[in-house]
Amino acid sequence: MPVLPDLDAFDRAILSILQKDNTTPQRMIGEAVNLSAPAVQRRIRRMEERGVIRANVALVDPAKVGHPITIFVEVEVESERAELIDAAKRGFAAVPEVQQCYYVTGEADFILVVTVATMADYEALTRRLFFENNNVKRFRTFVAMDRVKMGLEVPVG
Amino acid sequence: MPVLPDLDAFDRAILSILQKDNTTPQRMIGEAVNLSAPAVQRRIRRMEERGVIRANVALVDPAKVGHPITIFVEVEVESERAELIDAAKRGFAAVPEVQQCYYVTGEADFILVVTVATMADYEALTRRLFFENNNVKRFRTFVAMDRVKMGLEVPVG
DNA sequence: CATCCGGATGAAACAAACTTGCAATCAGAT
DNA sequence: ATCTGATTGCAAGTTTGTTTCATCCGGATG
Repeated sequence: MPVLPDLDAFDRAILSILQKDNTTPQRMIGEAVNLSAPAVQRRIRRMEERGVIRANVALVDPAKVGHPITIFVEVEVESERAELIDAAKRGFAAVPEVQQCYYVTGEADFILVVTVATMADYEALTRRLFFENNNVKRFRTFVAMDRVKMGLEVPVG
Repeated sequence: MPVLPDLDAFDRAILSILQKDNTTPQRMIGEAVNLSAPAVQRRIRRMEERGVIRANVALVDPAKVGHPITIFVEVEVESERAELIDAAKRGFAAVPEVQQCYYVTGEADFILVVTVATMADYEALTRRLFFENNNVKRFRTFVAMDRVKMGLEVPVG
């Protein structure tokens, strides 16, 4: 099993750029970090292979595509038996409106981030996901009034 | 003021692809949606100009770059005076470790998503952001044990 | 101290993708 | 029937991404 060497300063500088704009030409990245374009390209490919870079995606404004409402949901379950938790994870993850799902410690068991077109849609979703699920004890809803900051950028400095 | 025409089925199909992988060649997108590459490219550019596409970014695995801990924080403020709320928004948004920040209704006022390297770092962050901020009444912490689903994809179907 | 070896690099050639110009098409309004 | 504006596809031109290859560097070995 090959030990995966840590990212060096070059890799981190490249990541920092790609997290903001992955359409930046390799030549320009190279100028910014003092490497040739091929060197940049090889480092990027390595980080993709290792899973440091999970994906390359376009970020879409939810409001502009008919999903103006973002909602946080704290979910508390009845039983924490492993198989029930796993089933819940799969169930939540499979729903397109659930864009994020975390299994957490604290006063809740899951936290979901949901995007919907209307509150009626959310109401229907709660019915499907929570009321019809025997293992959901209770849930609390937080409706976002302002998406102050919305990203998945990770500090790499 | 030009009314912005709705996205048609072509645009939505393109978005659906780009949200999963924005390195997909336009030629391949064209084949998938039955358009020529230039047509695809013009539609993409238009959606970028209109802000439908907010950004094109690489998604980085937090754990692989030394931020293995993701934390949700519910923040409750003392005063909801507009200027204080705005100040809080700017303050939270400016912190790199805060990757998401929403202003919400319900039993909390803000919900933050934070990524840190260690709990000690989180403790230091709470000191800076909450304890030293007079307008923060209380906050609750939820540490993520499993990042079940982590994305910003929006259903466009 | 010389040699070897693995890994990374840059220059150049090559391939692929993006971008633009242009003529043709279509739908709706006049 | 005609005009207008918007969109399309094709083809040419340009930029970007990718591969090849010789070189360089550092550490281990004899």
